Amino acid sequence: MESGRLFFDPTSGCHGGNMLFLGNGDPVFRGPTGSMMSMEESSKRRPFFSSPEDLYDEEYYDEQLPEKKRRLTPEQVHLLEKSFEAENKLEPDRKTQLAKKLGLQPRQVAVWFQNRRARWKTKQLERDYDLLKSTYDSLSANYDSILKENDKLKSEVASLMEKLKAKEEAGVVPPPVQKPETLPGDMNEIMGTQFSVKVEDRLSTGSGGSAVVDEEGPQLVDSGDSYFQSCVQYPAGCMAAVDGGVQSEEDDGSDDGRSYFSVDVFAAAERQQQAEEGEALGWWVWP
DNA sequence: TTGTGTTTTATTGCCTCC
DNA sequence: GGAGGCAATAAAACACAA
Repeated sequence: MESGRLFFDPTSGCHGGNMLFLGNGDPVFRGPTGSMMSMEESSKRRPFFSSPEDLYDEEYYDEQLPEKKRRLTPEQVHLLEKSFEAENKLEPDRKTQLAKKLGLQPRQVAVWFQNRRARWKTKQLERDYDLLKSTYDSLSANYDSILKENDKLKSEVASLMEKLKAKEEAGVVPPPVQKPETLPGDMNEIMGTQFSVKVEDRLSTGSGGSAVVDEEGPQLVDSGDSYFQSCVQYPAGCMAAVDGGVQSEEDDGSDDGRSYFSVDVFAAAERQQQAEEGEALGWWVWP
């Protein structure tokens, strides 16, 4: 097999590949990727810089160096980029016009747009990935802080329950559940300050879906009822309050920069946490 | 200079749409 | 069935460190 010269494909505007001759003398065309095609298949192909008559011109073979893949000039690229910015798809008319303007084959313009779209898509995927990752990181950090806060609250609750139990055993507090105003002074202090502070804290910190008590939910501060009691009596209400609190934040339409995903993520996590908590402490789990 | 990684240009094959 | 788009890929051109 003899090696030949490189060809230009007028149907594609591309060049590259070699004219080869088989042992029996049959000419074949080998594309840049090494794939073979018959002369019939490549009948539409012509040399890059020459007319079809030059195909078998020995002088041509000697004089012409193998055609190299050429990069577009910065001016050509600039114009193509501008055109791509305007519209990333190429209608036949625009392709022809651009090709004329740039001194390129229409097929080259089409290929450039094709590759440009592929590059854009890759970049877009990278951007999407970055966005998702930062959103995930933010959600993850929020979730961690909520867990910590939950642990802290659980230990506070446990501590208070122990105090309450001690008082009951000492006969200071008549069991079972009492209205806050009937509690002894220190219990009023504990319940009235710590819990109201807690509620305010949670409502003001803006810690995502961590607002345990909704404004419309049962609250010690406003109603005078124990939040514990309300939860014991109306556990579903407490849960609704939780959901309401989360929902209200979602509904207000405010974008605090971390609500790319539905806050249901938080709500679900919180419900899970509460279920576990309820089991652990033996209250507010509805039979 | 050379090896290596990245970018750009181009091809191939498959798919969809008209 | 032809045109055009896309994914996968090849290969030349380029960049850059050792």
